[in-house]
Amino acid sequence: MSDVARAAGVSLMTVSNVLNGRPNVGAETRLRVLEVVDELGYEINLAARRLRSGRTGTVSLIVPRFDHQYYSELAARISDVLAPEGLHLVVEQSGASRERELSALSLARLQQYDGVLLSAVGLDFQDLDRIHPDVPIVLLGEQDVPDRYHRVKMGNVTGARLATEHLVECGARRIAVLGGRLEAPHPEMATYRARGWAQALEAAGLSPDPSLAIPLESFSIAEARSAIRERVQGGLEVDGVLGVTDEVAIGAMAGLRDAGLVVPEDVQVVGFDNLRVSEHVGPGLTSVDPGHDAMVAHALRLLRQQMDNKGTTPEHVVSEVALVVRGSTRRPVNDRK
Amino acid sequence: MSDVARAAGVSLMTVSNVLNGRPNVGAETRLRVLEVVDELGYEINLAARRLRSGRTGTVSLIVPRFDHQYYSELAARISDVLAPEGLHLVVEQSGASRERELSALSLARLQQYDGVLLSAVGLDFQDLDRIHPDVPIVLLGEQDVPDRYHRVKMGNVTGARLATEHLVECGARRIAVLGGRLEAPHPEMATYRARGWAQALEAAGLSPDPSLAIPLESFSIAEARSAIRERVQGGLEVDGVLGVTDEVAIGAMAGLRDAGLVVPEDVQVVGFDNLRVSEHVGPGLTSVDPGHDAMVAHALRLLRQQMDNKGTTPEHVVSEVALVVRGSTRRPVNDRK
DNA sequence: TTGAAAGCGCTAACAA
DNA sequence: TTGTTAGCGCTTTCAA
Repeated sequence: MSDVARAAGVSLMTVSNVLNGRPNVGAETRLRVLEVVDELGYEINLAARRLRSGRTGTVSLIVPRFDHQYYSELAARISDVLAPEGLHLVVEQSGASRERELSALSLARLQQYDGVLLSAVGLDFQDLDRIHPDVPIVLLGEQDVPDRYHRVKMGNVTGARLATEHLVECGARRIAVLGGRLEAPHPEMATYRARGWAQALEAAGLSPDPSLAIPLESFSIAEARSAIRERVQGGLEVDGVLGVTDEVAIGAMAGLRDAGLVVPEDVQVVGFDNLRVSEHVGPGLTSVDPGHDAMVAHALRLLRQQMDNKGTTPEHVVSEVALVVRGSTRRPVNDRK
Repeated sequence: MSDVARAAGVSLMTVSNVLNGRPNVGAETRLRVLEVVDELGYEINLAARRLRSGRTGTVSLIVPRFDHQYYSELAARISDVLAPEGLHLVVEQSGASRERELSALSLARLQQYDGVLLSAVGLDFQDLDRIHPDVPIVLLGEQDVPDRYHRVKMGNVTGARLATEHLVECGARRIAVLGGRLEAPHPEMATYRARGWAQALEAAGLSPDPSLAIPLESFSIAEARSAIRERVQGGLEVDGVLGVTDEVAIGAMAGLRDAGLVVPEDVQVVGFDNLRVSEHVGPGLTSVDPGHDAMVAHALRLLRQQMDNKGTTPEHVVSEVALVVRGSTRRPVNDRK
């Protein structure tokens, strides 16, 4: 920068003012500086700027895994919204293990950004309660969090209830919740969605059969596929499957096919997330749409509030869900006259 | 840091030495410092460290889109390899437009990292030739690049040839290349893969019909689906489809189904990338596996070479591809006696 | 509208 | 083994 200042015959401050688009620079001076910048191929040192000013122009999104589609679609959506505002998004992977998560979340890391969107499944209430980041932060996701955090979550119970009600209406009676978990030390996605499943069954007068709540470890397509195949081949009777995510539901469709069952004739399937691919697999996957765009808008509004003035009261926002009906479920029984 | 030093009764340097795990610190002193660090909740300022030392402990992967599955799987793979080495991966999206790409690639941005893996589709030879980053950088991808860059690419032509040969062996005669492009200003993924398609057809004595090379803009599932549906419904005769990516092939399978055709009985389909989902869609997608792990290993080796000693001669590595046969293609005709 | 001085928090180099 | 000094490249503050 001092090279530029010298070559342009101005002071460091003038160069800085030009590069930051500040108003108090003469038009002629500005041009001369820009010319020299170009000529010398000068690029600003962001580390120095950050050290001095604190600003970085960068927001971070921290997700458990890059290769879970829900997160990569989320990242793309957020990036597309931030880019026009001049903010840059970087995505980090926390690895879903508490250890890697805590390291990714060291305050040192977080402090590098103007704001952080944190979708951390491995951290529980106490972890989050212990840390006091002074970076604007919004939590995305389903775990229980201390009140002082801003947070956006899906309508998990409602969505799972909607999905299960739909299966019941379409004639399913033995409905499994693949990836669902009836009990867990901390409430999480898998328990909330299992709760919605149980609520819908009870409301329909069908008592939830615990053997139909099939827990998963990784929620991967492959795991879901073999899990449902093994249960069905082991004699489990099923005429409906609620996958706790769309990836799980896609695995379920494959596993049911493996077992010689046809979707939706023998077994109906519903997912949760409404991924972009879901429209295009098999007969089309009926899925709970979590209101992606609204969630992103909420999250960024909450983040911006904190970035602009530190004193906002924390909000907990729950997104509105909606069922998207496709070919993996049949028509409601009432419609079939 | 000076607070810590004062509270522990040592100098700044000793604190720095402890935090960096440098050897020249007495065991007792180290313990005392760590205690105070814990007590005060001190966290190092990475911006300052970066400014002073240049090191960041962070590698960046720049991809066109977060939500193209190939890239998210790539990111996860790279992150999983880097994490045990104590390096952190951040992923940035360049947006596939030249403008956003150039901004994501401003040297200022790149300089923030110890190394950069760049998968940039919008930049051409001349863009890359103009910039002279002094950060270690490895290019991933299919575009033509100046010799001075290290680069890892897929065996595009070979892979597409393998895939097309397989379709021919399995009895297909009217084979479309969906997303393929016979001519383009700069060679790119879509042209290389179309070239492999054409080579295989010619070798089999089938001359490539230009109307069977169906270009796409975004290579999205939805676009691929409607493109193939419209062609087929418009009278295009096809008994095999090579999707230039697995996402395109998944779209193709959906579009063929829309048009009333059955895979693989009426039309056989092959993809390229061997995504994790591809095993689980429809009858299972036959696909070209680009050797993901080997590519990652090559790329990180080349990056590390540059990070360790600046004077390595640039390498251009081409990964070995292999065909993974699944249900979307039939058995080779010769096997069917 | 422009410039000079100070310092952000850390680490390299050297000294004790 | 520990400490001192200087300065990374920028921006804030204040003065001209």
